[in-house]
Amino acid sequence: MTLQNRPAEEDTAAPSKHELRTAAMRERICRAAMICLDRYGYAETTLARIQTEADVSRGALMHHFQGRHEIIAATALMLLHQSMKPLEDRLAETTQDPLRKIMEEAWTRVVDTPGGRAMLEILVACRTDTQLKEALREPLRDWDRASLASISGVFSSSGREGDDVELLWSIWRTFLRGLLVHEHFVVSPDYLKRMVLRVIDLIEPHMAPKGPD
Amino acid sequence: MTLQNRPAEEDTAAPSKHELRTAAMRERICRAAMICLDRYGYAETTLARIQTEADVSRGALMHHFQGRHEIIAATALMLLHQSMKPLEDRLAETTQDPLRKIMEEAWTRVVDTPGGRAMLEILVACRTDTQLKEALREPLRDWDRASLASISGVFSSSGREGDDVELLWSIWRTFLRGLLVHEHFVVSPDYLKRMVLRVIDLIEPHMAPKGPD
DNA sequence: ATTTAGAAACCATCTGGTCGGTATTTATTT
DNA sequence: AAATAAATACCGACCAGATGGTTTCTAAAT
Repeated sequence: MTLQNRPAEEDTAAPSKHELRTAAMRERICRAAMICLDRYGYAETTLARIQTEADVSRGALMHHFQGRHEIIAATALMLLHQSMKPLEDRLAETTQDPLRKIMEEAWTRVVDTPGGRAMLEILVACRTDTQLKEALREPLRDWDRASLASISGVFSSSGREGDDVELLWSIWRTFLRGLLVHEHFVVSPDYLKRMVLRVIDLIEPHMAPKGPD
Repeated sequence: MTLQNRPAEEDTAAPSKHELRTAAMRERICRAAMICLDRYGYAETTLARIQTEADVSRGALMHHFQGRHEIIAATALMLLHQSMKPLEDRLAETTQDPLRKIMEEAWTRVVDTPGGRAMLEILVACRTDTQLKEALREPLRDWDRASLASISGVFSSSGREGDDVELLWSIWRTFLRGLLVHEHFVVSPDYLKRMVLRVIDLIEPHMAPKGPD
């Protein structure tokens, strides 16, 4: 199910050549799928295209995955996994970045990227594909929790009670996802930038950096 | 091109039986396409399904449209046209609704509807389908203008200069579109409602109802 | 020696789209 | 007004190509 290990084994066991090849191939295929999703959209992301993009045979594709939907699901998991890094890196830095910068980078480094756009395609597909939706429900929930935990570990609500920071961050992410949809029809890149900055202006005052606990 | 009249004739000319039949059939097909887009998604909205949903023959489909992409484009135009009514109705009411209510209804009566969801599918498809994107660019720009004009006719910026009202309304729409994507993975309907209300809380204070000019 | 990885030919099904034909409405002629 | 001609609307069989998936076979790792 996961991207790496099929049988649950010890972590320390040196990975065999087979395991290394397998992991590399699976990632290669998923990366190709991501590129296709971004470039051609969900409907046109066919096995043939993934094959071409990854430069592998049909046999390799079907050997490592049971079918198209498994490739998509695995790609989603890979993207989810990858998208955690940038945020955590930012938050972990000793010289703490200001919230504005973190928010801007959520757009430029996570959402408005090939991976972010591929994820949009997958999320929209989930709307009408119960199988895919079911496969991603739990991973997405975990990802959501982890990401909100990261944020609320560093920022705290200023003014409102309880989980306002989480709420605001969910809102921010949701807005960015919508921006990805509207992006191409916004009158100009400049106006798009204004939208981003305006929302930051709306949200930022309600989140205060935590002192070192 | 438009949904109604092929040759530009006088409005008062009594529509012939042919014209009536055509208009009815085209709308029937587009409505079926909308339902399919909502229910099955863009990738699975095939001619066969549209055919079944509309309960018409393949011949009828191809007689009124040049192909699948024309049906999608026409459906988008229909949806765009329809989606203007609710907002204008709200704004035109003598007893002016409070902004909160107008905003909430933009979600419940426009975006989170079969038409709104179908529109999401189309907008996302536009991302990777240049033909479709080109066909919708201008109509969408007009729609955008009209919708922003409606809003700024009734509300004005409180505190900021210039077109802040338009900016905020664009942001609101963008957020709602993102909500449509995330909807299925938000932990609970209650939390979703909280997100909506929280954004309203963020935006509303910056828009003041205009007095009667 | 046995399992795993991968190549490539092959296939059933579905896809968008075409085509010839018929019924109905409109235009023209008588 | 009647007859006829010409469009228009619609039907459903048909098709070439693409799609997801299978199978058979070889190479490599264990």
